[in-house]
Amino acid sequence: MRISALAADAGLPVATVKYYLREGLLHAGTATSATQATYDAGHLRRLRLVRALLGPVGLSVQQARAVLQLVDEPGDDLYSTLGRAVSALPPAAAPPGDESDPYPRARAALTALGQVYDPDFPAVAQLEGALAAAESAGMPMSAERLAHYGRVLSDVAEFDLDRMPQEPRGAVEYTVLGTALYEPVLLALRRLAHQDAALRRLQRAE
Amino acid sequence: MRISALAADAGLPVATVKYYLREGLLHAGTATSATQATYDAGHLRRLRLVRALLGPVGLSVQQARAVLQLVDEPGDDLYSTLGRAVSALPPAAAPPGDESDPYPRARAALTALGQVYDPDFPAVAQLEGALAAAESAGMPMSAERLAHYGRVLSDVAEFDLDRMPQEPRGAVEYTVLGTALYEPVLLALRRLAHQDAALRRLQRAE
DNA sequence: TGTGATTAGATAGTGTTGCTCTCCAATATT
DNA sequence: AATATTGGAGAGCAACACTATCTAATCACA
Repeated sequence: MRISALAADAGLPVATVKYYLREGLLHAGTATSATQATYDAGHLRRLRLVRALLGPVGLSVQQARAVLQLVDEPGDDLYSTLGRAVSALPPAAAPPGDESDPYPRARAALTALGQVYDPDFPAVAQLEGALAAAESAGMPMSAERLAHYGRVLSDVAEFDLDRMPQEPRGAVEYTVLGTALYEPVLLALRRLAHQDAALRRLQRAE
Repeated sequence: MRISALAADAGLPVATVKYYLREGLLHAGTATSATQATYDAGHLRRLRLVRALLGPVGLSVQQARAVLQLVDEPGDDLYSTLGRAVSALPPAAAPPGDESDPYPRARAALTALGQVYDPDFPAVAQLEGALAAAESAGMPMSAERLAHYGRVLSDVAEFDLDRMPQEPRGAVEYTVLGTALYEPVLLALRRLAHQDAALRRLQRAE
């Protein structure tokens, strides 16, 4: 399969596929000569993944590259690999600032939830940023709401972990891609659940 | 309060505040002469909201303008106002395509969840896009996972609706800003819940 | 064996976005 | 009177995700 066929199968211009090659989102084909290379089904699959990450998931090329690199070569430490992958996903977190307590809102929230608080984990910074944004916009998260959300999402996490593959490689792919790909689903479902619940209440009131 | 004081309080360059004025994200101050206007605490609050939407929430200027306009002047129909607000929030949904069944994955999912399926509601298109992306990336959502997520998010929706203000204006603001501001929190909590659950399992195994 | 199409690889160009800078005359402030 | 600030408008800028162009090598077919 040559590059034009690959591009056609993926529904992309050849120039774009070349761009992804240059940017390291797609591994090179096997060269058959100085000006020819062939691509296989793996390249097509990867291309679809790249499009999903750049499109619906909303990653930038940089972020997508970071995520894909981790999936391709997870480190020895599964735990920190997952951490690094999460930090590559938006929303970008603000840098810590070197106070003694860089993430007070996140620390308070996690402590209240009875979860570990590890300031090195990137999602902590994301949580802090999100809580600070809500607060400065005049809609702070109440402790009650935080507790409820936390409980519900622990439930989701247990469900997901029950279905995580055993071998490290598969586990990384499952967690990283699952986070990237399923989060948009989660948000859409939240919005639809609101819509559905609102509709039900409206009908009940009639 | 003049523009330089406003900008200083918000921690922004004056040029940026002017830019937001031009873009319609911030309403003009009350003019006191041809070259002077004064701003009040409302402008500062709005500025903080704008920064939250453009930063952590990740909206573009266009999207933020759309959201803010709806909060400022909600239509008569609360229901459709909320719909329009949601469609202004990312992820952007693909246009329907004029087949008979434009959102097959979303329809199947919602039917299975026992929720209303209204193809005119923008979050349906978002759900379809997210499901299609997961599928084409090689990690389709199983019916089981969909059912579980759906159940959990209905729970969130009930919680949120129980706390929705009565009057229409407040309800719009609560729902629109709540969606924009709380979704990043939700995602961060999901990631942290995964981390926490993984850690617990690791410890249990030792 | 020629002849036109295709390719890898490199470089440059494009349109959009979110600011940022500069300039101006009019007004404030000191 | 001298200096600073403002509103308003326009241009400039860096980053981003492509997209287009070019070149020499190679291929595929007649």
